[in-house]
Amino acid sequence: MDTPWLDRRQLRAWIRLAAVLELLPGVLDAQLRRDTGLTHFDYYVLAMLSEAPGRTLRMTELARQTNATLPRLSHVVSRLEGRGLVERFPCPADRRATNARLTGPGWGKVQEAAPGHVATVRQHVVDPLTDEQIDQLAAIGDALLARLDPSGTMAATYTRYDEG
Amino acid sequence: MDTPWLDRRQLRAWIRLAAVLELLPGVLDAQLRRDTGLTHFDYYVLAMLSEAPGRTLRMTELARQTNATLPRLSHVVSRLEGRGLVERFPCPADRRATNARLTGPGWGKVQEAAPGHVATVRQHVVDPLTDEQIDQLAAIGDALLARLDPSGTMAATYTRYDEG
DNA sequence: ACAGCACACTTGTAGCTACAACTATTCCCT
DNA sequence: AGGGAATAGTTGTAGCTACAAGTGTGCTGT
Repeated sequence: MDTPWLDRRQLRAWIRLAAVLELLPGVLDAQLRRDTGLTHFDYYVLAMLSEAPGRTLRMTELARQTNATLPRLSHVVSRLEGRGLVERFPCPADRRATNARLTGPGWGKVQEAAPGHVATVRQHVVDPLTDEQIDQLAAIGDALLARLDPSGTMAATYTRYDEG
Repeated sequence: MDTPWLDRRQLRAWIRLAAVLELLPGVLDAQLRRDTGLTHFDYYVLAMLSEAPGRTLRMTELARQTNATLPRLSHVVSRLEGRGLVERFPCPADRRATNARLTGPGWGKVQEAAPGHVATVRQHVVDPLTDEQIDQLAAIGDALLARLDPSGTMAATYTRYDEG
């Protein structure tokens, strides 16, 4: 427990990252909630389902890809189910498991929400950075996730676009 | 509303950032809560006060520096006050305003919490990155905050360590 | 001087997340 | 086989945040 304090450069980087951590989620959430009535996390759940084969995933797998705990996902899916955007049914292969499937209206909702969300991401993340910085950010993210996600839980998601 | 989708490189960077956004706050929060009973945001509030002249700041200024809305800060300070870590008193200069001051026990709490928090930040952010990446991260953060925080609300905080 | 507006908070409430049980299957090992 | 552990998921509850009002104070203009 004998860790040295951060030096000036490290502190500079950390304080900025902390500020981004504090501000960016609110911006993303606010746009989606205002324009579509979805949370950023709701959107991610629907988006992951929309890209899955059969627009269906087991809860555990969905939790992995969205990096949620299972209880959190369960609550969120319950709400989405109540709104008719997702449906749950028992997995035939493993009777412990539950599958979540995107409904027609759910698919429509994703299509409807995507452009505005992408525009927000562009505006606040992509556009302010140079091409070089985009690549630097990807590399930095990689390095951080190696610590944050050592078991590679989200790896299936964030390595999908490696080396085109 | 006619925004193009993200290309592969942009998507790569964004997905990683989104994952960091999802995972890092939880890690920081968990360590502080477990070891000190403070939220990451609680800690930031106390830390900002501890660095202020007289360990005192007006609520509005404190909200600025921690990037919180005033209602959020008000609730948090109420709880911290209930735990004896902070005290509130009316600002003599402007009777609309309220000052928040770090108490003795509050100061002790920050001192106690800081090493573990710094160790966590080191472990999950600073150590995984090269010196070069630290500087890149600072620059990227700068660029993003220009959009996220155009009024420079947090600027007082995150530019404090510019050009040593 | 005083009406109207802006500012600095506080309070109330709804909604989301984390944590801790709890149930129901499946796997493993002897 | 059959008992114990691990896995998959749900539910309940406490705590934090956002949003919307509501209160009191200062400022501005005529």
